[in-house]
Amino acid sequence: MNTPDTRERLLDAAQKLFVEHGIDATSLRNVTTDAEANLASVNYHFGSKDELIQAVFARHLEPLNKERIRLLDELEREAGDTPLYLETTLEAFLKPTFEMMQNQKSREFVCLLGRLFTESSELKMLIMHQFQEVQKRYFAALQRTLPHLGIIDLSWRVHFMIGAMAHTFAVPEKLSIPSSSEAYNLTEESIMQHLITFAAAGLRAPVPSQTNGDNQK
Amino acid sequence: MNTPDTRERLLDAAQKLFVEHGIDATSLRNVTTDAEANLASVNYHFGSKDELIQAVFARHLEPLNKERIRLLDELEREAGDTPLYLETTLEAFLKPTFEMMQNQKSREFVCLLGRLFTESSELKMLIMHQFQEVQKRYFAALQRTLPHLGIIDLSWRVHFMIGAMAHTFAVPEKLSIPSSSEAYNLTEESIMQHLITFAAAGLRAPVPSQTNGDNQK
DNA sequence: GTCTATAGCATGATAGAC
DNA sequence: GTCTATCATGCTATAGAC
Repeated sequence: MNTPDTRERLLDAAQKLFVEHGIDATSLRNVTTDAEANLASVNYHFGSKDELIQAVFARHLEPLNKERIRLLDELEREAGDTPLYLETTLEAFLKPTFEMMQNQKSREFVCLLGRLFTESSELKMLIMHQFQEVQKRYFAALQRTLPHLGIIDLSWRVHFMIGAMAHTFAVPEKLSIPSSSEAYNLTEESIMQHLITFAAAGLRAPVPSQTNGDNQK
Repeated sequence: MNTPDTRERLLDAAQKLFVEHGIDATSLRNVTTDAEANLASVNYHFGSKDELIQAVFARHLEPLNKERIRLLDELEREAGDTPLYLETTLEAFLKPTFEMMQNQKSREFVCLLGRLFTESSELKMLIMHQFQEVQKRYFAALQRTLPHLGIIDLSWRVHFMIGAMAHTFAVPEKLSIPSSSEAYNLTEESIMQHLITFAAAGLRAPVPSQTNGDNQK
């Protein structure tokens, strides 16, 4: 059927408008108009704008993170006691999101997710705790794969990788490209491979001999 | 004197509140209250909220990009015809921003800048064209340093590096750190070195043998 | 569950005295 | 340049008919 539940239509409209204009700049009027629903429907179905926002995230975030955990479980079961191959770990982490980008609607969500990091801290905090397990598990896996890296080095490198990933999700246009109109439409799979190559090299980089005396306070 | 121009106080207040709560969520009332100025003063000094926003960016962005160009000019003059060393180029690009982070007020600006990428497209477009020259110059320098990389590979890798940088600027708390309270307060200089190590390795990574047939449409 | 109507408030902007 | 007062608009949320 081409007209899903009002509830679903509201979520779709909200997600689309959040990506287009930002969360704050999107009013309930915009949402209900776009969803061809009544102004009061948001409050009926979700209670408030805040709860609508959370519902938009909750809808896709839980399955996404479950899948990331599932893939890591599988890899670790296969590998037994040996540490995972770096690229394999990164692929398990990234693949679920890049697969979401195949579908238009969940692609919007990935974009929204990429922007979450720079949202107002109240919202960010609320959503971020859903990443706790994923973060803990993957960080531990990376520690086993890169045992020579101290926790500070690894933390920063993971931070940088998250940044590269979030930016790739959040910014669809490639600003860094000088000439404008060429065939830059790589497949998602190929973009993911580029990102894995970049991040794996960054994570594996040798630690510079002397990292200033400001670690270990 | 400890009370600068109203104009300056408005810019300071706006910048601070933009970082704290986001641009959209900050009202002119918030700004004028924080600046201990009159509600009408924003419209007197800037004409509108939009122009205030642009002024906040313009104040620091122009000197920042001028400095990036100046450093690159200097390096290229010294190097003559030989391509620059990768780490040196990255440092010239990053140093001006990391130096801004030493001072509290311009640190706020750097944070705002990191978030610019994920702002609503109208504002982004408006500010982004100020980066054109910096982008063009540094991209060309990187091409000379990494001649073996095709333009597509280099573009993506630069994209990832920009993401890592923006995330580092925009997200002060390090989310990726598992244990919470340790001495993670590295100096700006040291953080920059971590980022340079990561990005340089990512940029230098060997190109995987076969990058799927989807380039060259 | 859906709709209209509206309360209650905050917003950006401006007019006009000083 | 600074202030007060105010306008018109848009917002979230709710009450109550259907």
